[in-house]
Amino acid sequence: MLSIGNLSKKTGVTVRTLGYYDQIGLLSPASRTEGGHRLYDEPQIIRLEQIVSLKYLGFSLDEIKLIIDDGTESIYNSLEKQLHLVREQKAELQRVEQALESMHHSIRTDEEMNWSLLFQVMKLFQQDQRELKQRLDRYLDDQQKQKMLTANLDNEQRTEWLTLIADVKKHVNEPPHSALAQQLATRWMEHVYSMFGSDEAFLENAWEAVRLEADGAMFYPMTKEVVSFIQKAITYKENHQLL
Amino acid sequence: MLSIGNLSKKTGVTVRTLGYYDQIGLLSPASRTEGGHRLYDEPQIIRLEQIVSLKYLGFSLDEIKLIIDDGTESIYNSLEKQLHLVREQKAELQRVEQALESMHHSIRTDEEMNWSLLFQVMKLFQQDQRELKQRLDRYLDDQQKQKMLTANLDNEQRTEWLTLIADVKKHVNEPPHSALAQQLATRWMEHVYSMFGSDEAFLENAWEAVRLEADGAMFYPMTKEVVSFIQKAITYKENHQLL
DNA sequence: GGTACCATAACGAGGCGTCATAGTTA
DNA sequence: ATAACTATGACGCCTCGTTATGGTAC
Repeated sequence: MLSIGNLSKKTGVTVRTLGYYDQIGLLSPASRTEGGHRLYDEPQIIRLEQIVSLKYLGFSLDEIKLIIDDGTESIYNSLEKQLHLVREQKAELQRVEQALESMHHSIRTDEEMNWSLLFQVMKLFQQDQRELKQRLDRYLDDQQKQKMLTANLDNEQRTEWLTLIADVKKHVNEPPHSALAQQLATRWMEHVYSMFGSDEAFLENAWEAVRLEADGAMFYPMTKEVVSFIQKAITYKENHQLL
Repeated sequence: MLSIGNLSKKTGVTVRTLGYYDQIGLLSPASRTEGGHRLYDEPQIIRLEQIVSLKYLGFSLDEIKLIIDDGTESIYNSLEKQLHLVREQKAELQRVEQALESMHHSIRTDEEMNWSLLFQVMKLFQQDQRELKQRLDRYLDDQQKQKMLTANLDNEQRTEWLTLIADVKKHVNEPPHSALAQQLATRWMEHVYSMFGSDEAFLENAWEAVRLEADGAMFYPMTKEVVSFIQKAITYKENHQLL
């Protein structure tokens, strides 16, 4: 029989929290002393461990109450739902991270911050996840979408990529055949290969998506100027090489 | 000059929220009508876009107030801090996802749920991030830690890995030289190579860490029984092959 | 003068932290 | 009886959603 303070020490859960759990009927003591002090026993310890574990997995206290009292089936379904949720959160965080990196980078390279564009990006991302995926559906199959969304760059690579985009932005008015434009196109293609390999079908579809959606804000910080510049430069390069 | 309702439509920010922002002094209207209705103008729109963008990046309204009114330097530092934070959150979510998968998996394969162990895992993870990293520091250098923490498996691979661990658990009492134990050891090594490649130095250090820390809960769902079993089986396999 | 807008105020939610006051335990 | 613990209660946090009431714009 543990007092509330001892249970707290044993588990790391604060006394206040234990009191709260009793209050909302999530974890009641096994009994009370004459004076009204709470007393906990082994079964309560186990239940508390379950509670804290499920909380760590992201469930709310209400959900936890239902899950624990409903038994195994309920847990199974809940875990699946929660897994989906967590994966979405991860994807969201991934986008946030990229946005942060873009901002960070554009400040460092002395560009003006394009708040308005960033604003559109997050509106697009936040408002309807399904709409976004549907749009990508027009261009890519499931596997390709996965590949595109999980492009896993390390910091250095990502920085280089952002630098490249920034560099392109500075020179969008160069003619496509200029040496500078051709250099940028080369760097671009190298990066794309190093990010996605040489899966031609994928690259074609992905570029199609980028070309047609870049005027929105889906592929921030690529703007349509950037895309169109690269498109022209690469086209020129290919024709040139063929001769 | 936009009324609050029109600003709301234009930006997607609710009227209630705009009212709240005015109330806390984050975004005040340019002026008011005689009747007291709020009127917004271009500068307010820009500021609103900044606010919403920064909110998307994870800043609190208080922080946003400071950041916007403080200018570029402040933004730069804040972005860096926020980036660190987001990365930690990502790592945390990664662990949560793995824990969820383990639970999900162990229910499906009819194991009993080891709540107590999961409980220890999350206590370890939650209470002090630095302590965890410090512990890993004993075994791995920075690059190796990174590699270990970001082991990027797809779903299928991860499921197989969990299945393997579950299988090992079922047979921890087999003698290391048995055919079954040897099979498991082979599967184990194959998985390890497919996860981390054949960087011998890394593998050695990582295995050292796993061996010495598995009795804690750091590498859940690997338990010390699992690790010790695999250790013996692999040792036997290697000696055997040398003959 | 009707109808869509708007202002202001108040409650609520989640999961406790943080006092404050008074009673209990060893 | 003293020190350490405990019970209960209430406010606060953060960012709004959600009524409710009554005044404004066109």
